[in-house]
Amino acid sequence: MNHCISCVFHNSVCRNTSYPNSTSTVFPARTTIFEEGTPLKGLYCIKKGVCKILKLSEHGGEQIIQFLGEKTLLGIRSLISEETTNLRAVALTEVYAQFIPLKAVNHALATDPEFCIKLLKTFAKYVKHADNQIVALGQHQVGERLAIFLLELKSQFGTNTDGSINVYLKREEMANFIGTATESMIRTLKEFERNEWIKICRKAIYIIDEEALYHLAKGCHIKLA
Amino acid sequence: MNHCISCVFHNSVCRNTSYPNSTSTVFPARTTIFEEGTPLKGLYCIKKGVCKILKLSEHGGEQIIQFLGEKTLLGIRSLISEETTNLRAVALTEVYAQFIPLKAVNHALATDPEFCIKLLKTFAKYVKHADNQIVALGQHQVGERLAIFLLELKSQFGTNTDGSINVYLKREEMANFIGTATESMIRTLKEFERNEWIKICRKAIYIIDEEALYHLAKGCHIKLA
DNA sequence: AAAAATAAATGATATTTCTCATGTTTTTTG
DNA sequence: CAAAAAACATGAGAAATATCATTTATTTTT
Repeated sequence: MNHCISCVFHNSVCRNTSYPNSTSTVFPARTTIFEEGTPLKGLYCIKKGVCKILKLSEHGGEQIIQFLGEKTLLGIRSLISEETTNLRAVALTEVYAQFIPLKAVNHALATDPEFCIKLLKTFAKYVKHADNQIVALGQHQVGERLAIFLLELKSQFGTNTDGSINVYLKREEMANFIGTATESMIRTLKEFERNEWIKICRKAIYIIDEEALYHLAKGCHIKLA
Repeated sequence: MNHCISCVFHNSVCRNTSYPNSTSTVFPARTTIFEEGTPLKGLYCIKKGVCKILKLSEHGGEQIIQFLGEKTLLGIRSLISEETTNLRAVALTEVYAQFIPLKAVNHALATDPEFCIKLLKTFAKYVKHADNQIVALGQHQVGERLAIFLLELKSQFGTNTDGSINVYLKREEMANFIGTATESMIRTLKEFERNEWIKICRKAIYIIDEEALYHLAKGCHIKLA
């Protein structure tokens, strides 16, 4: 039997159940983990890898809601609501996940207040993030949103030994997160590079002037040259 | 002692605590309930009235995150995260609220799994809503966002006997919710009226052609004349 | 290593949305 | 009720962003 070693809810979930159907799964890079409208039989705890959570719009565009790395849960919103998924999950890298069956989740919910509170805190944290994203999309322009995004990305995934952000996303994916066209995203990114706020080298992005990005992210009317 | 009669969490919270400091409060219309960055000592359960939850951007604009009516909780996100508020709450009408002290909330959290699960479901529902709002702001243009908004407003607050939406918002507030300028909001609203999708009469808004709004909300390339 | 496919970049133009100025209507106040 | 204030409305022009066409660079495949 596989244990949920790296899971953030390790103590809560794993302590109280025997996990009869818990399985370890691997999703190859660029494959879909679940579609919108899928009834889930449990949730995934990501052990390794990165995936994107997105919604397709009828115009063909995709809005990325979140990038998820290790020690995060996938599918918990749908399970709690007892609904099918409302978002699509796609692996960006090879993703190693632990599947935790609904039964185990429900058992933990019903018997372990500590687990419930942890889940509540996880939700509350995400709600704050989502609210900030709404403010960014509703009030700030592309440059400001990109600045916030780059800082968040660094904070979420950290940096490699050379200082580059430890995740690779396509320009299109970055654009789909900050809610703009790929071309606009590229132009703004280049502008940041010209300003020497960031450095781009192949797939790597380096944040050079964090201060400047913070300043722009705060909406302080920095005029991009 | 005041009881939390209309509170959605009546059974959970009220059953298990004696509410030593529970108080009934009234906020006059257009007054602030709490500012961003306020440490809360409990949460409010709205009994009657409508308020807006918003964030001020550094440019001076305000992004409205939610409109809350009766039987909703105010401040729960901050309490769960054990943080100060990250949003401002303002009463739009006279608001009657029950204040539930932190102690009572924590007691319910620690002892009543049913309460926890109800809260989790509340959060999950909001997360879905917030994700949809992110998609709307990131992928759809003003007309589509307004269509979605009007339908949601009707669904949330219902209609009066004459069929008008049972809440009055200023054009500016609608604009601040859908993330656009007041003037753009007004023009789009007028366009809807010209199309005979809605009717506006003084403060009242009537949805006449729900189908058309749904169609536009779905992003089906309806060209506004 | 060459070919093919994918991703990134760039320029020109179209479209959307914002901003500012101003006018009108509605509501509130004295 | 009249005056003042607030909300609503509209036009013209500016700015931001999207779109489309095309080119260049990078990665993958054969």
